[in-house]
Amino acid sequence: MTASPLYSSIYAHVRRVPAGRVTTYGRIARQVACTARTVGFAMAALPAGHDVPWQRVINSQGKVSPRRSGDGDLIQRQLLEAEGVQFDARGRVDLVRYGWDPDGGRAGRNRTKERL
DNA sequence: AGGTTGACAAAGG
DNA sequence: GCCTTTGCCAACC
Repeated sequence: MTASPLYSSIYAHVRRVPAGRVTTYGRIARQVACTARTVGFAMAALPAGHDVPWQRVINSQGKVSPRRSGDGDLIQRQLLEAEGVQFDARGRVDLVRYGWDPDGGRAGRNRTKERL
């Protein structure tokens, strides 16, 4: 185990993201009191056998980041679509619609009707 | 011990 | 709306 508490916190927050919803690195970074880069790094450092939906984590632009190795970005899009997340013509996700707010849980006003 | 890279974000042009 | 620069923090060489 020996996993840094920081990483554990990041993973914990990502796990809190419900299916069909997406969040941004900056938002998680804000929750764990860290920078967005650290969050991205934590995702890249995901160990095998993790139950963390890293695919639900995208950048503030509402788009998946073109990572350097592998075609994970394509996988991410496929997984999100499988969860019910729709992408824009340019491959962009509507954060206002699918964006998961850590504080939005209390006031459902901003929470767009989950049903399309 | 120091420099570079990286699944980012915010601000400026 | 897109591209460039700066700041950030952690891992890798």
